[in-house]
Amino acid sequence: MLDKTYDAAGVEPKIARRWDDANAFAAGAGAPEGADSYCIVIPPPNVTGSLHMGHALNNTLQDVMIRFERMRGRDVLWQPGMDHAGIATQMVVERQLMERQEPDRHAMGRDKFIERVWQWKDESGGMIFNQLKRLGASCDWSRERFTMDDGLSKAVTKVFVELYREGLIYKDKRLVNWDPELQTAISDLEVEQVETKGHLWHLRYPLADGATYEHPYMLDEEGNKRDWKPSDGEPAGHETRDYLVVATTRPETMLGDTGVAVHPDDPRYKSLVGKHAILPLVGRRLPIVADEYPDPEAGTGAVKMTPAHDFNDFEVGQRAGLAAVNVMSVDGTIILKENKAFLEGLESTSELAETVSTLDGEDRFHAREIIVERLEAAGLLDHIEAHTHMVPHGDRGGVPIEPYLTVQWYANAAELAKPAIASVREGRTQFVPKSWEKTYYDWMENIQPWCISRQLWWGHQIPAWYGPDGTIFVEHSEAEARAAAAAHYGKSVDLNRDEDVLDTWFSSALWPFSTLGWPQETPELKKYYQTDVLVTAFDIIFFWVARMMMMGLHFMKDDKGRPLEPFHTVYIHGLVRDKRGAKMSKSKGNVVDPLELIDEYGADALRFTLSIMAAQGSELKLDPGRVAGYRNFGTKLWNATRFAQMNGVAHDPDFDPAGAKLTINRWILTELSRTSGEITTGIEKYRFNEATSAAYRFVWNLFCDWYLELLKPVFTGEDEAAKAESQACAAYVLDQIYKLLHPFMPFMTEELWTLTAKRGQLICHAPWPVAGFADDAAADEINWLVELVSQIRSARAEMNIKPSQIMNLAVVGADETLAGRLADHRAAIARLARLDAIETVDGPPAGSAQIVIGEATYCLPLAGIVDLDAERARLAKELARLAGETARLEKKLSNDKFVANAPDAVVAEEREKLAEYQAQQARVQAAFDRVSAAG
RNA sequence: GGGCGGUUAGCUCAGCUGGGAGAGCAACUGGUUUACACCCAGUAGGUCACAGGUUCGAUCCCUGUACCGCCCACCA
Repeated sequence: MLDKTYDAAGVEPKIARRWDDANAFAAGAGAPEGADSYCIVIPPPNVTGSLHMGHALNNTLQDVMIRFERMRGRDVLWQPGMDHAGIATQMVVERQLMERQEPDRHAMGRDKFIERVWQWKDESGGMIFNQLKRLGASCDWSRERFTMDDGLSKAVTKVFVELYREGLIYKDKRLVNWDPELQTAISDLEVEQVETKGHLWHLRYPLADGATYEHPYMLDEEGNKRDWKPSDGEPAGHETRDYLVVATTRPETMLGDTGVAVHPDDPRYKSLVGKHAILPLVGRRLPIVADEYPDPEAGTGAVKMTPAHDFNDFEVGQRAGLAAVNVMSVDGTIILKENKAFLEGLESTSELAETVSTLDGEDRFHAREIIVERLEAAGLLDHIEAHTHMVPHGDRGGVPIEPYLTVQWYANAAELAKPAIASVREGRTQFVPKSWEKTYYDWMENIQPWCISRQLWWGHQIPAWYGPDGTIFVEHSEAEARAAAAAHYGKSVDLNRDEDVLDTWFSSALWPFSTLGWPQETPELKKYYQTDVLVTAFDIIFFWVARMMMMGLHFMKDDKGRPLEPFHTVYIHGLVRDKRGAKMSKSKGNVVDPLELIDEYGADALRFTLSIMAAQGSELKLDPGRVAGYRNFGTKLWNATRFAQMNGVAHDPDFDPAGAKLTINRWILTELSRTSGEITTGIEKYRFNEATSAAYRFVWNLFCDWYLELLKPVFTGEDEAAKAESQACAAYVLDQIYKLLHPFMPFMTEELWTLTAKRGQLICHAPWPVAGFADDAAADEINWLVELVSQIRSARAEMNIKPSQIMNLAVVGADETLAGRLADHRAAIARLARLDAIETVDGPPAGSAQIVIGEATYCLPLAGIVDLDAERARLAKELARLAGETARLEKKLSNDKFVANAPDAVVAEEREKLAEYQAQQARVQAAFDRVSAAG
């Protein structure tokens, strides 16, 4: 006999071990020979990561599909693995070194440091896999991959070399997003815009060579001058100025100014184009250039140009031929003293000397203060405006990034994106929900070159070697590079390998084929690529999904040699938020730890909750109370099984649903079939909430609430044949329930499957239920029964009749069919509605509560039990409801336009409804009249 | 600035192809009947954000407004 409640904490590890021992999730386990393949590659968690709610959702949904397809007989592989997470991992190990007061990585040296990271990985990395196992994730754990494995590293090298040779990877000197904290370049995607309260400093740049211009102004209501804009029309007046006012949010970059730009049509500055301004504190002559970029309506219309420290200025500088003067070093400090580009062409003055001596080596933010102070002292600070704007920050380092002029490696993303865009346009890969396709296109169609080099140590070192004269040799190995160099130079030379590593996402982009063995032509690669569905949250569509599309399409081909997408479907699920809708974050302290929920309620309860909440296109607001609710659902199923066992319900291999005779059995088999159809369709269509809800409804509201209750009189009755059939049928239905619930609640269902019979296989390999049983007549009959019992219960409650009060039922207007049904289900009705005698009569007994269902009126004699006023009130309420319904339908049907325009079927349906309501109304009215007469 | 999504019961949300709206939780009333109090039976609760439009008919389609959320973006 089962325990009264299910002990998740005890059962789950036991079941996990059983799966493990049976190697139940190995690729293709349980599948028949030649079965169609089904493959999902896991979004590789960071090696540093631990399971959070997003992982729990993401992997629950994948596991639902994987277990479902495995049971459907597909040859399934859920490919697990981890990402080396370059920056994150390097940071973790560096922090550890610091905490232990060991030498830092620079003191340690590159090789030793990398060795140290591997050591860390072996000792502490990959915690998350055990946590995924606790969640029940049925990955083929024997195939675990790591992006830094030898095999995957070979794939990375091959991809790099080939793309380089095709010209799709190249080196370029341009501005990158530089993280001064981590001292590496990062890609556009790793930049986060953070709203920051700052200032707009308006600076006066004196005009060179004694030039002046007439500056227009407007007057405000109090008669104060303010800046004129072209949209103001006629200016209020002009003043002669020998300086320009420019505005900046970053005064420290002014040291690198090499020009001032104005719009060519701006009337204020037309006369100044071609002249020069003088850069304060430095003394550089700044050409005033015309360019379309400045907006005459914004600020003063004149923009200082710092091509080495601003993306826009860089472009203007290129167009206008302005020099790019870098004034910062890699850590964000100002560098002037040894800075040739800066000093070149400058007149040596005491002002410049002071600038160099006070600012050289200063941190960029401190330099800002010094510069503002000095400008103010010099009378060149026009005014300061409070200004809130978006400041780009590095998403890992957390400090403002610096646009920085360096040489980096780039991938030609625009070219690689073309086929990736076409695949989605032409439907070969589909997003679910479809609305994400627009986001994908918007990004892909405006994609910028992808900066793939990182100035880190932990990662795939770029396979490029430099000869003495700087010639680049991109090869698969150092030996090949040497050979290539020897051929190039005609002798062997010393080579230096590029120090940089690749962006972590470069290797992740290869995940769907590198994990399957590529570049080797493994059987797994052949069988499982193209994979089926990729499951992820929207936040990594750009980082990962788009790049997998690019790389997959570039390197993988189908049998006919056509590019083959890494997956045919991308399912995008929502983010998990706290119950109030806020993003979970450590700093807010609202993080719900999935492992704590698993400890408290079990993995099945958590999975069921996440699945039932996973409606397409919506975010999940997780209230731990819901998890408790679905834990209760598990207990309910557990107890239903317990009840069944008490009543001799046992698996009968010979039970054939088609041969079932009892109406209740044929009814529950009909409902079961309908439900298994709903669950199947729900999972197929990625409507996990619908699949899960259908299971919940069937198990609790049909199977437990009605079927088991209806079986109680059968089990206690005398009809042995009926009993035997029902025992076998109930066992059969329970078996199907376990299977249907298995993708959502794998642990409990495996346990129940094992406990309830000797089985030839694990439930995770058992065949998925097929819908196919339908008996509408049985369904009608039990639906009538349910309606009758519910109505009697409702009437009794409204009349305040105690449950312990057993009543009689007299049925007026019963035809032969109804009389037969009443006889057949007498015991069940009596039990569920707390009745004793049930008889058909010609007229209603005096003083009854009367319930009208269909043709018949069901009377509960009330004499001496309750007052008739309550019954009158009850019937009056019912009459009012019916009157409302009939009035609505009459109005609708008397509308000629409705009758003329609506489809015939709809009109007929509405007529039928009206007739039914009218008949019902008449019967209830008669009942009401009788009570009134009696009272 | 551009884009996407949301607004339905006290709360969290479903509602797919237009034909007078559902669930879970919470609330309230009652309860020990062959499992289950992590339970059972019952009750109440809605101007489907607002304003127009299309339609015989709109929670659903269209337009606009308000509020909320998110993503992207170079405003100095």
